[in-house]
Amino acid sequence: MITLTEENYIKAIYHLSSNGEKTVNTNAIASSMQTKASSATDMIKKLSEKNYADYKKYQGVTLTKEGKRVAVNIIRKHRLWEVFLVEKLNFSWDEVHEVAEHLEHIKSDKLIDELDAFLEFPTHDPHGDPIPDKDGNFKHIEKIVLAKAEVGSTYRCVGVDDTSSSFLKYLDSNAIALGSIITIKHKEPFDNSIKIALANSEIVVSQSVAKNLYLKKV
Amino acid sequence: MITLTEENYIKAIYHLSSNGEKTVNTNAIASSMQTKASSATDMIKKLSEKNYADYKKYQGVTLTKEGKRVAVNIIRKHRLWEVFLVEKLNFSWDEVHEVAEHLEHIKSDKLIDELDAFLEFPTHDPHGDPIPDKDGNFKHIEKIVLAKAEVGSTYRCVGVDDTSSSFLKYLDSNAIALGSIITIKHKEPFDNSIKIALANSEIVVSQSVAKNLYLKKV
DNA sequence: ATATATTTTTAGATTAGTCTAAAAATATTT
DNA sequence: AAATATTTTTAGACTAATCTAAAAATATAT
Repeated sequence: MITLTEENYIKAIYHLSSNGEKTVNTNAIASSMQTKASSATDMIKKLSEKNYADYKKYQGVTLTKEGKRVAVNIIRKHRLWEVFLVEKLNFSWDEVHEVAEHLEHIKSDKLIDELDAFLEFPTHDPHGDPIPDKDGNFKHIEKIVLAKAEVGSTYRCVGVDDTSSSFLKYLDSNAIALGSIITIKHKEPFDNSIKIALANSEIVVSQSVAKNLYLKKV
Repeated sequence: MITLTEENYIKAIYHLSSNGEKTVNTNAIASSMQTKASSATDMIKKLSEKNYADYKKYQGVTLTKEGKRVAVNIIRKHRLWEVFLVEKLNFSWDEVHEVAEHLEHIKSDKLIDELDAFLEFPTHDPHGDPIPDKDGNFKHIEKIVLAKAEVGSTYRCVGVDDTSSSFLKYLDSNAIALGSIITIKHKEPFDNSIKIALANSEIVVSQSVAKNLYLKKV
């Protein structure tokens, strides 16, 4: 039987390695799990014994095929629950994550398959991330921060890093919402501010905004 | 913070004491939690320290006001999820319990209030049990076993004890389903069999059937 | 390439929940 | 009312997941 904590470590390792297929190091796992390196080492050993991960001392970790299967299945559940919360229970895009973190661990194939059907087999969650199908297949589209976007390209706004209410209000007052389409007009090297075009306006955002807004190429 | 295990013990104590307000003894809790008396004792002490229960050594346990509030809130969540599973996700009445046992522990007031609204504020779960409102108010209607029903009275079928497929098939083939209305015609002292009237038939059921079918007075 | 800094692992302790075995309290029987 | 049986509690140990502090390995800087 797989424990809740094991599932969360597997998910963390998956997310840390999904930008590139390279091995994940102990400190990265510890900080992602908000725990200490020694605890991470212990769990890595356990995951390795249970064949969810491949691990050699001091050399970092990768997930096995089975580890990846577990991770993708949790992501599928997480994203389906997010769709449910936003579409059926009036949650906003910044409220869903915490609850979905718990719902994703409920173990019932019937539950998740029926939920999938009830939601009419959605392909993307409210943040624009793709939902894996029953067999774990899905396309991973890279999410980038506005600060790293290319001048001339067009993106869809898919999330924020800083979820403080002052930041969310700033976005509101500038008509930036989840799903907004943004074109990068100019990057100012002097202060790293960026001029962007929205549906009905052009605005300049500061570096601190640019570092907290996630985009996906369209 | 209250743990998952504490919640489950509180729920068990609540259910054991809800038939009468008397104190609950250690062995009953242990067997209900499928654990040993010594483990139950440890947890009872902990619940008592945390003011969820009143307890004096060797004298049994009762829940405090706060303990009851916790119990009723879990029951509210459990029953709302059961409605969701049956009405929206095509679960049958005998499949819901296990999944609801997990869903009931998800902690989010918004989640449960929105779920309540989404289901249009149901007053009863799929087994006919009342759903407590946000303030914990609900009427407890006694559930009895067919074997103890009174001749001449009319009941609604609300559940089974034995959930083996052979028993469920027997019920099916005799047109007894969740919600069926049953009138007790005669009790045979010789073999404890019972003659009952259904919507379109009268049948005689054996003692073993009578011990496994739950009814509520209508 | 040697010294220094960083990362990772080990060793030993801690907490929640459980267990077994034995002791203590209560209940039942004769 | 004494003897016996049952229930409950205590004592001490175990596992999973965590921690601190120190040791070992690897990486970086001079």
